[in-house]
Amino acid sequence: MDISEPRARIVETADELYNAKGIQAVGMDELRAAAGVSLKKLYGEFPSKSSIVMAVLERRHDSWTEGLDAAVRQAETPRARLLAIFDYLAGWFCQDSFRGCGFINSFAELGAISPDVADYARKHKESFQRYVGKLSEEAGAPPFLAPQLAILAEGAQTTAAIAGTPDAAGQARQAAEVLINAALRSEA
Amino acid sequence: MDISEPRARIVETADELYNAKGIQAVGMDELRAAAGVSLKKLYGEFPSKSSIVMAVLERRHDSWTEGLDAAVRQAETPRARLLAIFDYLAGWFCQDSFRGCGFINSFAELGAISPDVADYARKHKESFQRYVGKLSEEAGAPPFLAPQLAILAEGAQTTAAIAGTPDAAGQARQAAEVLINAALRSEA
DNA sequence: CGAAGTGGAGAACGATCGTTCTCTCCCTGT
DNA sequence: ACAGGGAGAGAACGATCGTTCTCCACTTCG
Repeated sequence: MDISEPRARIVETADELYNAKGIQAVGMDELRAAAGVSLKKLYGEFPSKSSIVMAVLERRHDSWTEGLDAAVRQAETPRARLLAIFDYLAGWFCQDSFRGCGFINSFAELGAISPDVADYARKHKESFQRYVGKLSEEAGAPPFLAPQLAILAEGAQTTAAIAGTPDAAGQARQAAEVLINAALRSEA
Repeated sequence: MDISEPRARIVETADELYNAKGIQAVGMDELRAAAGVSLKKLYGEFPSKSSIVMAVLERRHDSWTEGLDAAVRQAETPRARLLAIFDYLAGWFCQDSFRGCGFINSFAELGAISPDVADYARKHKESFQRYVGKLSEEAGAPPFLAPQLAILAEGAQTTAAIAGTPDAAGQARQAAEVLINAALRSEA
């Protein structure tokens, strides 16, 4: 992703603006000015605003997936890898730009009127659940653990966003430890 | 709340429309038509759209709080009262009109550009956390349990909304049982 | 019966949105 | 040096938004 390329710069700028102010609150002209391109170039790269929204969602999915996987890979045991999910959340919540999960937000804003956005949000969350499922399986946990941890992660995101504090990450992590211990014990 | 009163009918209609399509996607004229009222009466009852939004948030808070408390009161033991939260969620998720927590949605849509909406969403979530805290205390659980259960409830709401299935309620309930058991054991 | 006022229907207004068009400037090739 | 074309700036367009205004029908009271 070369930021000097107009297309990538547009998507990155749109991602930041949409995250900071909401998708519907950012007009094409504001995006044009922030990305430093002409309207003609904007509409040369993307046929419509909704196509930019979809490109932003793809970028968010890739960036989230890569960031999470990088954090998880640093942990050495299967159990630590499950908990690393919540350490990743903690780091994310502490960023000034954190304003909640972009997929939850875009689903809330556009899911009811844009099937594309709703589908992509659903796919993203399913992908996360599969990822947790894989980690959970590698830890030898029964299949009910993964949805529980995924729900914890979702709840931590919305709680941290609305409360404006990163506390929920640590609380979710502690809950995850309890759930993991119980699941592994039930398996043994 | 007398539905024959125009003011109450406006707020109820706005609640339904905003829930179904998002706040920004519903114009004043659509609301006027759905509520069966004239534009003059609409602006006689409310000075602006944002005041209607705040009235809808208050209505949602009251209705959520009352519904939850009614479900909780039916349970007889402190432990069952904590779990009743998730039974209430299950019933909610199964409604056709369920499209996620209205406060999470309105925060995602308007929180960044409307401090009033953001504040109200925060207050609502704080109120829920205090409520869980009170139930948790009555069950004799240590103070760390309440935030964990609140996070589970939040995560169940967003998961059920995006996935479009009510499964998350049962999964969160099972997780809650584990967390409650562990918390009560640690207290003993 | 007539005048005054209330309320509904919907036109109108200004702002803003997404999108397209126009105009101009500058770079390039010969 | 000059013709041609691509790109940038931003005006323009149609739609829609929140909000206000106009007009008319109907009621009500002297």
